[in-house]
Amino acid sequence: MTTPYAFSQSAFAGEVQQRWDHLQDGEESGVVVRVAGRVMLLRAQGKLAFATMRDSTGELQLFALAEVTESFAEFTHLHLGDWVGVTGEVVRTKRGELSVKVASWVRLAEAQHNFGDKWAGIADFDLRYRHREADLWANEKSRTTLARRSAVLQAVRQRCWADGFLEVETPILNAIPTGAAARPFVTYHHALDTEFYLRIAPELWLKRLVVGGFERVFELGRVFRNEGISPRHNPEFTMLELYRAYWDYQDMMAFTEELVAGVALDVLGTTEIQYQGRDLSLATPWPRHTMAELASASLGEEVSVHTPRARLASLAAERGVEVSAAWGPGRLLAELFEVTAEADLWEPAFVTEHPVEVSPLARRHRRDPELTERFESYVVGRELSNGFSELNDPVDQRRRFEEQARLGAAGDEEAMRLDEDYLRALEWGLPPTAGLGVGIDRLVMVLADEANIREVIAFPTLKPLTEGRD
RNA sequence: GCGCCGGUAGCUCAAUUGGCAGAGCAUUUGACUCUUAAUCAACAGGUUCCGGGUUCAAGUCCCGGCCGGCGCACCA
Repeated sequence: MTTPYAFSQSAFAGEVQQRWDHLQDGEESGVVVRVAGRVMLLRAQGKLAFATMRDSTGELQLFALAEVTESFAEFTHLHLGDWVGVTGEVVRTKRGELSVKVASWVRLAEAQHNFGDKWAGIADFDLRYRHREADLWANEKSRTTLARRSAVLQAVRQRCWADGFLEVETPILNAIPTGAAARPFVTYHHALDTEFYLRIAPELWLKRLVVGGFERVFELGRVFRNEGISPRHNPEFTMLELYRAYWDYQDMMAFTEELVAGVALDVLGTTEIQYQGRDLSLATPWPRHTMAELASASLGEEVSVHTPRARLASLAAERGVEVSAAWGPGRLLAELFEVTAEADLWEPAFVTEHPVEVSPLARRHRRDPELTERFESYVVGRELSNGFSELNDPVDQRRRFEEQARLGAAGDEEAMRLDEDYLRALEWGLPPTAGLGVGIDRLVMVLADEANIREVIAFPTLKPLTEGRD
């Protein structure tokens, strides 16, 4: 059976509901509309039939009568999930439901599968993630969450554009995976006979654009990290990276909290929300604490990057950290922070002044060369963003890369890779610049009240099925 | 990668100590002129995730595998 190639729709369900809200029970509007959508429910009753149709704006009842509706018998045999286009007058039934009284209709597409259960929806995670289309059809929460993701992306872009940032795109296929510490995915280009890596961060490319004179740039894009999957990690995820010449990390912290709180206002109309049943305020300003302060407070003992390495190592070991001989005091301090204080940062907060040892791209702190001018924001116990005054000294940058190379040689698979082209770019002159990275998926999780990152990704990474299930 | 839990009809879920594999919805058929989770009646629907094993008998117990959820590890 051939179905139509198009349907000229004159109104959406939501519009009809609003515009004819005033109709009294049993009243007819005299206005004919053409609406289209998916049949969600069907109640056939002899010579009458009622269907609930849904389009992207809402639901609307279709009211069919044997003496009025063309092909009435076929109408009563529509399947749940079928797409229909309907022409008819807007009326309100005697029992008070605003409806389109079906004069003519056409099936636009047939649903050959259905999930049947009208109130339980689809619960099986495997089915929901592998066939998100069925999940979206069946589950309203999935629709609102993914729509909210779109709203967040729009709000982030608009705020960046409004501040004069240029949206740019940088390579995903990279000869050298760098800009972060992570295992990359490897792929291969035939014509060039070269292995490429999917990017783990766009950071170095973006700073090269700043070197070129784009003083404000951002990229909103996918990055790929070949790491474990968890409720908070998907192998590909979306990151906002943003660079602003002439700013330092303090300026960027202020920008970050305003961005996140502003997006919450744009999307939800408030900064006062609930996450997983707990109150959460995103209102600015967010408190700032140095990493050493937080670790010291949790440990009940003053520690810093200047504490003797042996002391830091024993404190870490006491707390279950498997200390590597290659770690210096900076890495140990960062590990101590992670195992003690990190999970308690429910309300938004900035952690600042990370050790140089764990921050190979950040500029040294103006008051302590063992620290950097870096910050991370934490919300609901999770890292949400990361930023710093960018290291713009090519000599120091080379030293930092070389230190990373030593770690790599010692077996650290995630040590950052040296990029000669980037060092050369720094030699052209990077102005004082602050950078920011925001995990967009995690931001959406907070604003959509979702506990699992897969819920905020339309098609999360799953292991393919080899046989058996569809 | 490790541990715990789960996988039964298209969907959501039952199935006592091992004892004939079931319900609701969906599908199909019939009744019904104001339903809205419509109602009523009937028919049909199964590789109980896959492969072994124990047993007179396995959805249930044991071993291996697949997929998923959660926790841990990993994730600067």
